[in-house]
Amino acid sequence: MSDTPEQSGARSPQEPSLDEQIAAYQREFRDLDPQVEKVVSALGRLNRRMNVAYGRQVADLGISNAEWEVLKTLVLAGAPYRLGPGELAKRLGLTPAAMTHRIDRMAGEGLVTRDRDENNRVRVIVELTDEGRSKWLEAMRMATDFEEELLQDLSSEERGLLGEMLIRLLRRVEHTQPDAGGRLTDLD
Amino acid sequence: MSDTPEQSGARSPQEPSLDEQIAAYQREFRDLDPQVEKVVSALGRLNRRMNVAYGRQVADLGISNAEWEVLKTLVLAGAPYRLGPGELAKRLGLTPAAMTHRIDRMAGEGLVTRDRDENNRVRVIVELTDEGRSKWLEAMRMATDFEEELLQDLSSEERGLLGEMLIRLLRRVEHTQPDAGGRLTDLD
DNA sequence: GCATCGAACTTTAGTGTTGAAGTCTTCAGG
DNA sequence: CCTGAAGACTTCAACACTAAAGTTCGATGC
Repeated sequence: MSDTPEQSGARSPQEPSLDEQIAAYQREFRDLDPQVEKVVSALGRLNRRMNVAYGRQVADLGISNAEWEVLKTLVLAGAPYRLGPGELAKRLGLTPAAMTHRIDRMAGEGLVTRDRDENNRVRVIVELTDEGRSKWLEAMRMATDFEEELLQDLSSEERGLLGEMLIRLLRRVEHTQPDAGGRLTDLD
Repeated sequence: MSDTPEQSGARSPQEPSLDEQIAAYQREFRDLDPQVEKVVSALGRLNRRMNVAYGRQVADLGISNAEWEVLKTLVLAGAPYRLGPGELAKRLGLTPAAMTHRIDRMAGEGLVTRDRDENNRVRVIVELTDEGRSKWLEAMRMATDFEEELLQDLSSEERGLLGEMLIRLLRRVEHTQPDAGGRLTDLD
């Protein structure tokens, strides 16, 4: 159980280890299934660390995590990499208002263009620029390298099994939490 | 491959399914390992959905997800459930400035108290109130119910295996991304 | 004991987000 | 045509967070 932060001498009491945290929860909350809690806590922590890692990597390209999400969404839409602000907002889990501002910024930085649809003047078309696409490509290369490194300790069988189990959980959460158009936080 | 969102008729083009998304990435980015991408994307999506679910549940108690994080951190510290703003900020991955404001709010709502340390007037002590503790307990009950439901499709062996694999990933990410006191986003 | 340094917290300015109200375009009737 | 309604985006006000500057108390050196 290594050392408890509070008693481990001079250095600042960091975030407790997973095992410490689960032990603490069990002290405070009797009917806790440690196995369940281990999975859930590890999931949460892993995700946070990964997001921090992604953020650092794309920062080296001069873009924010938020901007990278927009680039990803446009690329996923397929050539010619166009979507309206409303559709982008829906997929990113933002309000249209926030989307307007993000597009402002990104258009200013030359990552996307924003134009009115000639056939329907009320619509706006956001399109990826070549620079935006190449930023996406660089970010994608860094992300996949990182992901490969992250999974290096797992065999191919384990990776398959892990993916399959996660998808089962995903189906379950989508089943019990129908989403209702709720704001989602980030993107994959 | 079912339908591409843009052509799927009247209903709004929702977030693509995991398989659609991975197929789209493969079209745009040749050297992508679908197995790795499946794990990573499922992780990200699962986490988002779970955070939305947690947020909805604690909202029913009249507290925000952010406030729940503070309650959890104080309880984890153990009786008498006291921490300074700086320590709280560190554990929550916030700046001290943000912590000041959160404590303002939560003290106003009666979830915590804020007092100066009598022995060291420059320090502040944030302490959980009885109301704060009972809110935490209710939230904890809802959260563990939800987590149990989430994992219901997995056998005990599978849960153990999943937890073990996630912890291996966590170790790897902590090893390659030493954190450097960086801001982490949420809490488990 | 007085001055200085450092630690712990708060305040300020700037950015990004939400929710609600507002604007502009299109479409359907009358 | 002209009006009304609906849709798509933008603007506005309020809020939460970050980074940096400011404040206050305690400790250290002389």
